Amino acid sequence: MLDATVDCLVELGYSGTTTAAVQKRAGVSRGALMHHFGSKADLLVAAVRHLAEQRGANLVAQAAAFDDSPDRTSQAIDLLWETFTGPLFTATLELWSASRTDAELRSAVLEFERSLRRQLDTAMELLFGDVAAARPAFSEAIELTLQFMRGAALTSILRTDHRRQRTTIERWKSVFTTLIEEAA
Amino acid sequence: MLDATVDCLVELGYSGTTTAAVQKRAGVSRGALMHHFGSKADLLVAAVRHLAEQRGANLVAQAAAFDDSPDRTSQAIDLLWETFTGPLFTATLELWSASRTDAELRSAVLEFERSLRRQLDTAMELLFGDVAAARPAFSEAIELTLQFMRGAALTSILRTDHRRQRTTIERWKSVFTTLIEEAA
DNA sequence: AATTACAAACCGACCATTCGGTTTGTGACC
DNA sequence: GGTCACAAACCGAATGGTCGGTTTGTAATT
Repeated sequence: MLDATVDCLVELGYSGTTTAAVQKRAGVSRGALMHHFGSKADLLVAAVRHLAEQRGANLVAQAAAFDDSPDRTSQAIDLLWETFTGPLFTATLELWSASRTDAELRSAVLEFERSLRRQLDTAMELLFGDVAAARPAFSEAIELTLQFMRGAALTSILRTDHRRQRTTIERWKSVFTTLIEEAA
Repeated sequence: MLDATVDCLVELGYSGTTTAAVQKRAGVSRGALMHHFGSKADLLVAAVRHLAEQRGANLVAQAAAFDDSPDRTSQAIDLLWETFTGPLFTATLELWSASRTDAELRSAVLEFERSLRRQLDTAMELLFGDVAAARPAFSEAIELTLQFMRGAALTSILRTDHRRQRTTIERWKSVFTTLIEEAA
């Protein structure tokens, strides 16, 4: 059912994600849905958590693919960008936007985003080492990168030119390098 | 009525922006609203255009405040950031998000965004001169900046720490300087 | 092994409300 | 008197949520 909810968010958007739509997609009766999730709000909050787990899993899967190549920057940016790509992020974006005017959803999204950030930091430490990753300039660079990527992801929901987006990310790698080297 | 629509988008979000809500806020009867805008879709498209005009007006107002101080970068970034702040952008964000799953809205938003971009380019030429602004590295820097600011704006709908956001923007100024200087 | 007792999972009809949109009416202004 | 700008009653469809009832699983009792 949670997968169906995420599917609906991706294909129909937040306002199109009705309980009926989720039922149909999950092949479940109204009673079943309402039995497991007392209200629509419950369903959405559960969906947020579900998304958090899936995106977290993606993250560690990517982290496991780290190699010893000297180009750690490239790996780091690719890892981060992975977090902002695909239907999983699209669904997150819908919830993010909707949570602006929904207090209950907002706190769920905030909690989820914090947990994701923690996993991300762990991955960065794995890539760059504890000492380097703990430097203020480094975490500042990560912060800028996250903001940049949110924007890039937001942009790509209207612009569908994936190749151009890829170029932009590659461009960011050099910016990121500058950021962490100038304070080294 | 268009102002009321924008207000609804800001306070109630896209899914909360119903025709009834707009009526109530505008102090207008159902008949009046439907008379001027044949359907809800028409209303939203008109609201997009309305927003475009308002944000465009903001842009030229800011551009008019240009002075001859040497710190053009700071002015440029502030001008850009102005475009991503306040209720006007909040409403735009709602429409942007909704337009992902609504073809009619999408084309309206795309057109609007193009016109805004054109005005922005004009302002940049005014600040940096035609020759400098025409350099590929320059427009690339602007492109990166826009993506970054979209992300920063998206971030600030969940995080309400404006001071921290301001710091991030200030930090970007130095990044931007590096970007346009390294290819000069 | 069979019976009982109970709980959780599940179903789908039903409800009030709200949605976007239509139709009909009405007064003002050219 | 005809058109325009608005008003209000009204419509069917869809919304989220409730409710009584059925099935299924499970553990204790005999």
